[in-house]
Amino acid sequence: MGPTIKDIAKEVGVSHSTVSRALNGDPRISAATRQKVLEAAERLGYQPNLSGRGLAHGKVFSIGLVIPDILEPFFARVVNGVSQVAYRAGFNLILYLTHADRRMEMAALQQIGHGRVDGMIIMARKVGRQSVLALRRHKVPIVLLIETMPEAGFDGVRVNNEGGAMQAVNHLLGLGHKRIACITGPRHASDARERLRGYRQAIRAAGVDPDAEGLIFKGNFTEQSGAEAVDRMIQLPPDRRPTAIVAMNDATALGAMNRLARHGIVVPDEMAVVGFDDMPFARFVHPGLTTVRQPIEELGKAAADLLIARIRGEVKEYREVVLNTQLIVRESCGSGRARSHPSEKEC
Amino acid sequence: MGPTIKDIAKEVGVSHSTVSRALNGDPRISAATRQKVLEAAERLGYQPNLSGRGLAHGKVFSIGLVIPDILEPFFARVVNGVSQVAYRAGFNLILYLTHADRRMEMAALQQIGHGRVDGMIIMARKVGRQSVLALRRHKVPIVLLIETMPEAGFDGVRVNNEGGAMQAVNHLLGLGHKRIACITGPRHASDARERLRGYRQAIRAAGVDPDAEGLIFKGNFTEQSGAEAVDRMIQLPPDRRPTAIVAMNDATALGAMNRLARHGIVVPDEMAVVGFDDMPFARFVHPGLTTVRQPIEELGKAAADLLIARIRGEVKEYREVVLNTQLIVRESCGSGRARSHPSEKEC
DNA sequence: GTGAAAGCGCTAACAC
DNA sequence: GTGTTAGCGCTTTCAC
Repeated sequence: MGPTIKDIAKEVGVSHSTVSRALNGDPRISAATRQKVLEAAERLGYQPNLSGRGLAHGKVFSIGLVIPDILEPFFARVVNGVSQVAYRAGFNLILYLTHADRRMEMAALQQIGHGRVDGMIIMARKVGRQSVLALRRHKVPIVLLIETMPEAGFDGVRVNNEGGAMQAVNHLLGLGHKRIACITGPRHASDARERLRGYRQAIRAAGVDPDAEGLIFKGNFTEQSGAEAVDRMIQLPPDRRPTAIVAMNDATALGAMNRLARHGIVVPDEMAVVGFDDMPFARFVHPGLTTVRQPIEELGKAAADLLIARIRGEVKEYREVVLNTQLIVRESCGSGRARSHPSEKEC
Repeated sequence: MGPTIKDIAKEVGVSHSTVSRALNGDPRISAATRQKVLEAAERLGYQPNLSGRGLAHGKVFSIGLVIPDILEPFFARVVNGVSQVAYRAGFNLILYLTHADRRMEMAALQQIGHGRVDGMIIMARKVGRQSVLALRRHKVPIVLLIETMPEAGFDGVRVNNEGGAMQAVNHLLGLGHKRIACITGPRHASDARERLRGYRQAIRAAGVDPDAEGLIFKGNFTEQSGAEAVDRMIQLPPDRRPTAIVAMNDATALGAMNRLARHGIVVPDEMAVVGFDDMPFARFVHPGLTTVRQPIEELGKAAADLLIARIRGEVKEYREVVLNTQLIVRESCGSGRARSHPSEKEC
């Protein structure tokens, strides 16, 4: 182990508590003493031992982040966001990759009780209710990301999926579309449900009943399901056929676009398509996919900000942060206007 | 804070050191006492505090991992490998993302001195020699990944780049190619240099002097540089033109393939191409790119294994681990044989 | 303004 | 086999 405050104390000729105070900026310490202590610390290459500090005042200056899989770009970007905020605030980031394995998840959550982290950000597709609820007895702050549990009183950060879907629909309405179809996501996914709700709401606001008009097509977030939905659409008589599709994620949109191309239907001229997520490929497909972008890094940052505020006691009451999406307009839904810039613009 | 060994001691009616011993499996403790202690611990929901433990015996059961960027799939896969080994061995993983920023790098390395980690795996393109060397005064084990520093006596894990290039060349030789060109990587990258060395060696072993024959084309790991190299190749008189290309990474190979296509040169019939890295896109381009795969997750695992062995004192002397690559044969270099399976096979 | 002393949770050397 | 005690590095009362 490196030099300790006692070494500095010996060096300077004061007590170790004086050294501690000097290093922590206690105003009672004289400028002269502080100066000498800081110099000695520098000279000896002193670095505070965090186990000691942690033991003394119960903080370890680490936050934990639980995610299923780091290979998934979505999660990687969350990590990026969290880490930036954490470092800046002087916290270390401890990463727990669960691979969606329940046992790994449990083990990660256990770490809270070990005093290894001052707080935890949890992003798990379906975190076991029991296991999370059990965490509350430690008073360690917890922030749930994406899949929140407001009923249980956990702090949460999530995306305004409803609003995102409405952005997509409203954009299409603005382009003059009347029959706007939707390809849904799986019912068990809460974000898919929220997006569907937003879609319904925006369509109804335009005076159309999407269910009565048969505009809702089942999907499950896969390319395959997008393609199949298109197959069903084109069997409809022309006057009942939609002129635009809102897919609940980009994979579905991609599947739909490819299948449309195979049927010789030109996007966007004969059919507009909007996705959701703004996956990397959305920029590269042809035509570029208009889609609803989730502010992924910002989610991570917001979660870290909230968690650290809780740790510091700056936030006392329950809080939920909802971030808005952003519609990224590319070529896949056409436009009445001339296209000023080559590819994309934000709304 | 949760219950401590003192609470258990009170509950059971023994001293706290007896509790500690019982929990740690000290053989001197009677079965009856141990039983009672374990029960009480369970009942109270006891979890050892790691700051306390860390302070007492100098281990914190955490390892640090320094990487430039988590969004890069290469690094994400390393994280994945490291984390698996770490968790299994009971170590937490503390992640430091430097974004190739020297100050972040320094800050991360500082953590060693804070006693926050028992060891550190460092993967930085060009880690400042000074800063790393300064780390040696702490006796904390360090493993360098990819860019090793054997001269400085640091443990390291790296890839057999030389051997990988030889695999590529030998495969082409086996297919009957005589004039096998190479598109190099940037000179400052050690892996690029190693691959070039392997290429030269394998070609020479076949009785050809690649330099005299003008088979070496400058590149810099970018698509652009691959395309430009192809431009230079096709200006050569037919008898001096290569029949196969070994690109020092997949991006270069991709650039070369695209440019060949534009010139109407058919891969693999008129020109064979081999890449290096096995990036995700290598499977999806047409024709599928034969390439040299780096065992990325295994690199992470090997580094973690080595580090933990060091921490445990199981390894005393300097050690360097070199992992072999694997040639992934797809369609881009043709084959005399009929293709049995649709896409790929391993050598 | 500074020192002495206690204590955070745990391990381990030393008694008995 | 178990209790007592000291100590890991640090913060923080309480004295003066």
